[in-house]
Amino acid sequence: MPKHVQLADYLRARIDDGTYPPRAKLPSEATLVQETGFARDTVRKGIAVLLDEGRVYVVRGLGTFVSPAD
Amino acid sequence: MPKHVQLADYLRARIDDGTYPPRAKLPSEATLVQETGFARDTVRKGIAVLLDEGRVYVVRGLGTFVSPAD
DNA sequence: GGAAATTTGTTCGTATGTATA
DNA sequence: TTATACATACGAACAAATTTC
Repeated sequence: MPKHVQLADYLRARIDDGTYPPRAKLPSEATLVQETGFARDTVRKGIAVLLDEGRVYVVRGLGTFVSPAD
Repeated sequence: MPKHVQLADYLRARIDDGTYPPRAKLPSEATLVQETGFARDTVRKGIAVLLDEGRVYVVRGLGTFVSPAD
């Protein structure tokens, strides 16, 4: 399975299990790059999956957050 | 060779030749951006190289300085 | 006390090139 | 050809620390 899908699955699971509750800030791209060892490109693709699903929203200069409705 | 490595090499050479003696302040990121034409991102990566080498230290709000031991 | 300017720190947005499967 | 993945590079917004007026 592609790395970005793996990351998306992992983050989705963390949202579902409450590690990242609604409106919580996800780790930054830089942090995820460091923690996963993936390239930023790959990390962003993973986040993009959750973005497409409406599970998270992104604020430039601030970070990525779990959607409130969640 | 990557630009940030080029910049790191250049600054290291200026430290070594005494242009920037120990404890001297290096040009600010903004100045280096202007002088080199590189993006801030690239300038910061160049400085990060010297930081990793312990050749400089950075004080937020003040600037980047040549390490005293140098 | 406060406001502004300077400077570094952090974060996301975008684009290009390269390599591999 | 396409998808995946990484590295480099530039841009933009936001944040925090420091100094100066």
